[in-house]
Amino acid sequence: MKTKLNKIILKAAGIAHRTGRFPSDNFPEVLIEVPKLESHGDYSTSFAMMSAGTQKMSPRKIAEAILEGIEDPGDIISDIQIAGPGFINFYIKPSAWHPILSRINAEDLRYGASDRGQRRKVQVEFVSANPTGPLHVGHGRGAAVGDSLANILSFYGCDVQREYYINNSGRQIHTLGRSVYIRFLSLHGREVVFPDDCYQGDYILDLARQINAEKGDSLLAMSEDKAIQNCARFAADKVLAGIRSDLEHFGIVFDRWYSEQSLYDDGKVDRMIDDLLSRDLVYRKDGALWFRTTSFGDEKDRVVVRTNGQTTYFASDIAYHHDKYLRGFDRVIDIWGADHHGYIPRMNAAVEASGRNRNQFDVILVRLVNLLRNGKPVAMSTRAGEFVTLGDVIDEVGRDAARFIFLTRHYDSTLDFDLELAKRKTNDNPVYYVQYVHARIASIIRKSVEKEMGPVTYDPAAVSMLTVKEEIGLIKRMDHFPEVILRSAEEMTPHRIAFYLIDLAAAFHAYYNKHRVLTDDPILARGRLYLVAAVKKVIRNGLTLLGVSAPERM
RNA sequence: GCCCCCGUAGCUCAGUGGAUAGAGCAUUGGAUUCCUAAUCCAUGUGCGCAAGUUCGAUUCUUGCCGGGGGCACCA
Repeated sequence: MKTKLNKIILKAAGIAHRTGRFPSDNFPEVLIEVPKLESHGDYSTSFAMMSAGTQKMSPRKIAEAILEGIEDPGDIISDIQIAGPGFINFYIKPSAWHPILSRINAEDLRYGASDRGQRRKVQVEFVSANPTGPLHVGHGRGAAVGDSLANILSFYGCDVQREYYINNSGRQIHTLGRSVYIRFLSLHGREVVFPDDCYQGDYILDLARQINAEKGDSLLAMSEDKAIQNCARFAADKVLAGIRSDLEHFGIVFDRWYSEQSLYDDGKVDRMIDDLLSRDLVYRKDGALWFRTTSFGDEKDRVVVRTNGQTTYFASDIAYHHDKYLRGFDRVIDIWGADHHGYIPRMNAAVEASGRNRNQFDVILVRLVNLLRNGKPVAMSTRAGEFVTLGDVIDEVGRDAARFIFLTRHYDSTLDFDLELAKRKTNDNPVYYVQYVHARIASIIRKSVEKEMGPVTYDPAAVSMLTVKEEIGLIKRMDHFPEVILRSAEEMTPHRIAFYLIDLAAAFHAYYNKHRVLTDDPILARGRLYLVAAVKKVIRNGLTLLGVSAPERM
């Protein structure tokens, strides 16, 4: 609808210019919005006010000139008014809304999709938690955001890949091995003081028991170094398997699990360092090798190879991101916890150094999650090994509720996740509110089948009977859906969809309570059935993008 | 000290360079002989503070105040 108005306005402005009413043909972008007040029409534009500068005319005069040039071949406009400082308000005829319904019902699963992404290859990398312990709620938020964003971009027309980067090299993994090994030793009666810098959680003890059961004796016979190495590999594999299963539980499947270690094994890190050396992007100082990140805007240079000869995490990360582009992605999106924000400048530097453009790399920083129960913080300390895992949360509140809660907030603000609130099946928990729309309509459709009212198909006579304001309101909202998707994809804001769905759900529930769909008038009933069938599809499409199910019954 | 984010209703959060800033919860009172009451209808106080840019600022800029996070040859 907006597109149609857009054309009409531009054409009118063109006419005004040709007939000499406008001195300039330099027109601003036509911004059309839905006014907050119904009395301001269905759509409104500030075009006249924005043109005031270039036309050197008063906004109202401009608006009048536009009005004279308005042509409405589709016969969609019932009234146009100039209001306030120069707003042009459009009132749309009810009949103009009706074709949208057949479009929604026809496009069905694809309604809202577009080809704006131009099949661009985009990679979304998310979660990527170190395999040193189970996932917690914070990872869950990143998982929900990343997965949903991937869905949205794909719907937008991008060619999207989901990837999990496994930090399976380096000190933390060694610490994991050491932690398990020490617990293992204590199983064999060797009293060892458990160091503070080791992982304290109960799962470490479980891992020790498992490795003991599988290869206890051989492990005892090994040198400490070798044993720790064995423990590390064993534990990391197990922990990763757990992570994978938690994520699958959450409905998330990665296209690829990329191993950090493989970067070393394949020589990609070494090659990258050689390359940087040859381009004089790294230099030696104090026995270490430094990357000139300051040349790309970072506040200080960063170490890639330490004095002891070991590479830093940053080194493999440069190689990793370089590799992403080599694999053909022309855009890379990383989703990180907000505590990594200081890392962005150096990663930007790395991306630029590998010859890529700034706009080919985005980092989404997902803020902290506070886990609460009845408004009180749930005590959590990774150190002490006391924490509620993502798996626990999903088991307790359910996958749909958990996902929806993560996505009804902008990722840029901290999130209070209350376990008790999340379990409630009331309006405290909008996920059920939205899903209920889907179930209710499914039920209506079942009923219509029982009553043998015939299939839900397009019937111009029936659809033309949809004239009450709640019906037009629903269509109007659904007409808006594709635009919500565009914005959500372009701004990388999944939460827009969640809020859109809540709004559409509210409009539906209100309609449902006020008007009966399956009325005694068979024609009207058919029209309303066609309307709610469209609502059902839009709700489903939206929920699917969020990774939330759309149930037929509740 | 420096950097990033946040500050909107009693609470949890949306939103916007424009015409009277929204939703849920909480409060109070209502709605079902009929399509699922996990529903609906009614009920009011608010953009942290101060300057600047603008025809117009809650939105953009700067400063201040308050909250969170970050400033490793850790990952």
